[in-house]
Parts: sequence; structure tokens; C-alpha cells
Amino acid sequence: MTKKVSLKDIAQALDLSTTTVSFVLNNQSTQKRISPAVEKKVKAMAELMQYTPNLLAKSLRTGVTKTIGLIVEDIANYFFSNIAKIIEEKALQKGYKVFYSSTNGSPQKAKELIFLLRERKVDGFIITPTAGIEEDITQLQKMNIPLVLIDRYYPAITTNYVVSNNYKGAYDATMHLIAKGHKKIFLVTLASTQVQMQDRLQGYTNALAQHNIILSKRMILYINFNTAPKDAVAAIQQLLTYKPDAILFTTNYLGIYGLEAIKMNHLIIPQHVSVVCYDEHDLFRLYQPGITTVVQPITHIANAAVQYLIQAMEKNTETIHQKVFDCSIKKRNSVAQIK
Amino acid sequence: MTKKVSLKDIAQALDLSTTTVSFVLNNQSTQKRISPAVEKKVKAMAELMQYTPNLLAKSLRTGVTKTIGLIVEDIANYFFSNIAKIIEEKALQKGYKVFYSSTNGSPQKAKELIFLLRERKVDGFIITPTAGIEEDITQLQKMNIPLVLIDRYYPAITTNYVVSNNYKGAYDATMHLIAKGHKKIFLVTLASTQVQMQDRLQGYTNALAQHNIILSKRMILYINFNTAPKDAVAAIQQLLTYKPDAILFTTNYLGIYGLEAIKMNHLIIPQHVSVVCYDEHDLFRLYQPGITTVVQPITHIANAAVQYLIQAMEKNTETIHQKVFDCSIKKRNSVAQIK
DNA sequence: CCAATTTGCTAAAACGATTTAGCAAAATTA
DNA sequence: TAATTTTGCTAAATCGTTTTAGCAAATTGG
Repeated sequence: MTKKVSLKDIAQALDLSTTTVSFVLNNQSTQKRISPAVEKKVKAMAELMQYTPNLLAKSLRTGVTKTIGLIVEDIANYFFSNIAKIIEEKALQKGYKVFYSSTNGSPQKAKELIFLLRERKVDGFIITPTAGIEEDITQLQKMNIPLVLIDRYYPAITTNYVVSNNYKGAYDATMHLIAKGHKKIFLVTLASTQVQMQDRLQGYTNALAQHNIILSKRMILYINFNTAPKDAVAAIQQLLTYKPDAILFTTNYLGIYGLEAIKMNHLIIPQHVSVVCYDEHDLFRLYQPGITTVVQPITHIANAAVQYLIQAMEKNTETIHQKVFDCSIKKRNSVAQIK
Repeated sequence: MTKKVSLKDIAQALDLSTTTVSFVLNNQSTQKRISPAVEKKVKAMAELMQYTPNLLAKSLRTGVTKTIGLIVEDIANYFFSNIAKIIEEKALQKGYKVFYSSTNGSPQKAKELIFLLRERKVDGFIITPTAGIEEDITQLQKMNIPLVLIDRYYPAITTNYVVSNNYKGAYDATMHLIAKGHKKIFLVTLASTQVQMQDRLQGYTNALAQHNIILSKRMILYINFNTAPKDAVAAIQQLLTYKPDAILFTTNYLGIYGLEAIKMNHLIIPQHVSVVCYDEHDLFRLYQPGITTVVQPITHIANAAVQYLIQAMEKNTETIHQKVFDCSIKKRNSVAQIK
């Protein structure tokens, strides 16, 4: 294993100082008054010796690591893995590598990850916050560490964020069901006080209220994030006994549980019950019938998050970006026209 | 923003040398003959000042970064995102953070990623190799950089790898179809010369040969990794006109294209055509009918990969690990019993 | 009591870059 | 020609650790 070549090696080979070599290789030749002759020599030698800078040393000295910490809820989820993929790609184009981690909804895990990534001296964060880590976020802000929240945010604190219009998404979905003649529209949602879920809940209830549909308690099923799949399915099976016209699921995995429950109860979509799900999934596209979904503009969200973060990291500006993208409804065949 | 506290700060606060502080905080007190009194003082002060070591400096000095480079084909694919999730978790337990990237099947991208991760001085690699990067892999080996290949490997070079028994998986799947009375069993696979695909192909052809089923050219459809989804679907639709009894798809996304094609051709599974897919997916579990799949032991693969890599990194042993896990067939309702 | 050993700690180099301050020679000005 | 400015380069400090070699004091051994 040949020893890695350093600035010093180049300097010695040419009988120059490391300072000079460093200036040249950072393209500061003119600015630092290095002669074209020397510049050429150095570049040629660097090429010849296959020099690549030691990023650790560079980072230690400059305080910049060119890395981003990305914290999502679950990398194995369609929504997040797609977001992550785009973020990674965009970041790479800008010269950043991303450290990637899942919280699985646990604040404890989220705190640990923030700590670990801070240890690694990431230049900035893109975070899907769990409940209960406000202080950690404000802490980061106090430390002047750039960050962008995605998918959700804390209304109580001022941060950069990029989310979709959850209120409107759920409202539109519900309106769509109402327009198709449904009355007993149920909601299966996450037992979460976080803004993205509250907004979806509000969108749903407001749409109902505007059409004088009385909301009874049993119409909404709250499921905990950590509920075992089979318990979630069982709960939905139970819900189905109340004979909803339609069910709106507020996340893709809840929707998947729902499809399973519906299948197990031998009900047919949309003849017996109509279905709309929040978030896309291969399953929804190909299921028979295709499932109507609320689709979030994943690419836009990811791009905006990277853009704002890089802006904050590089321009060191104080400007706050809070971006809300609209969702669209992808209509398939899971919603009946009720006469 | 308060300045980060360093070893030096602790040393000054206690009027000691950084050497002593370093020894204590690395739990070398006894070994390095630091008195218990001093040890206690230092630990208390470190706690008080909330000291956390600068990992960059540490890595620069020791040459160890406690990071792993994970290169997969596509992070947004069910198989890889689940593998990644487990790898990340396991690695974290052992004190490693993972840098995560997708090649999207491009050798060019794979080479770049290896370069970038080497720049970041990762301690080791877990790689899903694309075609044509053998030299890059052997290069890593020459540099004594620990690595484990997953999902596939290069028969021509000796490396650690963890894969599943692709030959047997495809063989068993085909046998299952034969046992159920199918004759015209088609294969939709990737146009790839890589071992995992060749093995699956072999498993399929051997199973047919053993039962005297004559393989005609049109029974196998090769699809390029980069084929646009709609072209892939069209090709499968075309294939369906040859009226197969059954189709075996060698990856989950090919299977998904297949379901789409079958749906578009208004065929019913399994009445008109039976289906078996390689690799799990939410879709296959919930589709109507459920799709029979060859399931790879994702958890085992991920765990073994991390285990072998850490062994190579920490024990610095030369032992080569080549592990092949068996797959299982998850039977659902996509295969008819043909009389 | 003196030599040898052990104990307890530290100075300084090293990892590999960046960056500040500045020196000597060459060029310009007057 | 002498003073000034510009050009071209470098010494040395720094980032925050780890680690080697070794010094002085205390302890032990004979």
C-alpha cells in the first residue's frame, strides 16, 4: 500500500513550500501572486503524483466538512426513500455528501442522531422532526448550524421548512369524496399532535363541516406510530363494521393496513367502501382497483430543501425560507360515484 | 455561539497536560499510570465542561473515521432500502456511521462514489457492485481497504461477499411452477451478465431442462436496467401474446412492470397466467391475488455484511468470508394448479 | 544508605491541510 | 541613484487530537 501523497510531497518534489502548493491547488495563484511558471509546474506535479487532498485535514483546519446530515422518519418508506434519493443527488452536484439516518419516530433516536451528526461536524441538517425535539432544534439554531425541516415543522419556532399543504391536501381529498356523493366518510390517521397530521385532520373535519356532515367520534380512528401492523389492521377491521361509505387514510402505510383490513373483511373497493390514501406508493398505482391518492410533490420538496440549506450554509444569510407546496389528487378507481 | 471545548481547555482548567487528559478520557489511566485522583478530576471536569472530542482531529491523527461507505443500486427500491436500514442500525450499534449512496446501475457513478467515499476516508465499504468495476474493487483490496460485496460478486476475484443463493431461488421457483403443472414457463429478466442474474437464469433453465421442457428463444425476455418503465411494460405486453402458462420475474420492479402489463392486457392472475416474482414488496403481499415471491433473507444478509466488514476493519484479519443464504418461497395465490 | 525500579506526569512531534505576516529580489518611480 | 512599490515566494502558527520518549520524584530492594 503506497503512502498517500500530501501537499508536502509535492512541495518537496519541486523544492517549494507547502504554502505555495496550497495556493496553486486552491486556484489562488493570481491572487496570491504565484508566477504562471510555478503554477504550471505545481499543477503538473499534482496530476502526476495523483494528489487528492485529505479532507479530514482540510475540514479540521477550515471548519467546513461539505457534509449534510439528513434525518428522516423511515428510510424504508416510499416517501422518504424517494426524498432521500433526490436530496442525495442534488447535494452531490453541489459537492456535498449526505449522512443519512432514520428516527423511526423516536425522539430519543432523533436526539442521538443530531448529536452524532454534530460530532461528525456536518455543515447543515435536513430533518424530519419527531415530536418533542423542539429544544434540540432551537439548540442547533443557537449554535448557528443551518437547518431545514421537511415534511413537518414546529409552529412555535421560526425555522426554515419545506412541507406540503397538508390542510389543503386532506381537504381536497375529502371534498372529492363528498362530491362523489359520500356521506359516511371516515378517517384513519396517526395519533400525532404534530402539525402535518393535525393539518390533515383539520382539512378533513372542515370539509365535512362545510357540507353539514356531522362528525361522530367513531368516524376517526387514531393509530399509534408504533402499533404492530396486525393490531393496526385489526383496528381498521373493527372500524369497517361501522360501514363507512369511504375512508381517507392519512399516510401510505396506514392505507396499506387499510387495504389489508378491507381484503380480510371480504369487502370490495369501491363497491362496498371507497378509499383515498395520502402519499403515493407502487401499490396504489397497481392495486386492483387503482387507489386514488393525495400526491406530494416529492421532487420539489427535496430540491427546495437542498437549495435553502445550501443557501444558509454558503451565503450565511439569515433569511428564513418557509415553503409550502400544494399536493395534487391522483384519481384512480377506488372512489365510487354514489347516486 | 460558545467556542467548542477541547482537550486543551480541560488541561488548562486543571493545570495538567493535554497528554494526561487524553489518556484519562481514553480510559488508559491505569495503563498509562495516571493516579486515580487525577483521573477523577479530569473526568469530572470533562463532564462539567461538556467535552466531546473532535472526531475530525481524532481521525486525522489515528487514520480511523468510524464510518462505512454503503453503495447500493437504488435506495428507493424496497430491497435495498430495507437492507440499508438494517445495515445503518447495526453499524450504529458498533459505533459506525454510514455514508449512503445509489449507483442507479451506472459504473461511472459507482466509480465516482468509491472515489468520493475514499476521499472521506471511510474505514470500509459495503458495495452492491455494478458491472465493470472489478478493477476499482481490486484497487481497494490492494490498498488494504476492507470491503464486503452484497447481492452479487465477481466470480473472477476473491472478495468478501454476502449474497443469496440465486441459482437455487430461481430453480425452486421454477420447480414450484412445474409442480403445479405449468409447461410454458417464461422468464422476464435483466439483460445483465452479472452473477446474480446469470445464476437466476441458470436456475430457471436447469429446472426446465430437468423436466424436459424445451426452452425456446421467445420464452425469455431480457430488459435493460435503464429501459423506461413504459417500454418495459410494452415489451412484457408483447410477450404475453405468446400465451405463457406462467412468468417468473427476476426482480421486484420487473414483476411490477409485469403486473401492469397483465392488467393492461386484461388478463387475470392466475387464471390466464401464473406469476412468481423475485424479491418481496408491499405490493406483492397485498395485490389481489397475492403474488408468490422468492424472498431473500434481508436481515441475515445485512447483518452478515456488517459483521464481516467490522471484523475485517477491526481485527485486520485476512480471512475471507463468502456467505450464501438460501431464499424461501412465499406462496400466495398467483400460481394456478393446472390439471 | 545507595542503586534500581516504579510511579506520575509531560514535552513535543505528528496527522495534512490553510492562512497570516512578512522577507528578499525585482521593477518602478522620481 | 535612491526610495518606493510590486512580485514571488515562504516560515510558522493553527485546527484538536494521539502517542512516543523520557524526566523527576517516590518507592523498593539489598
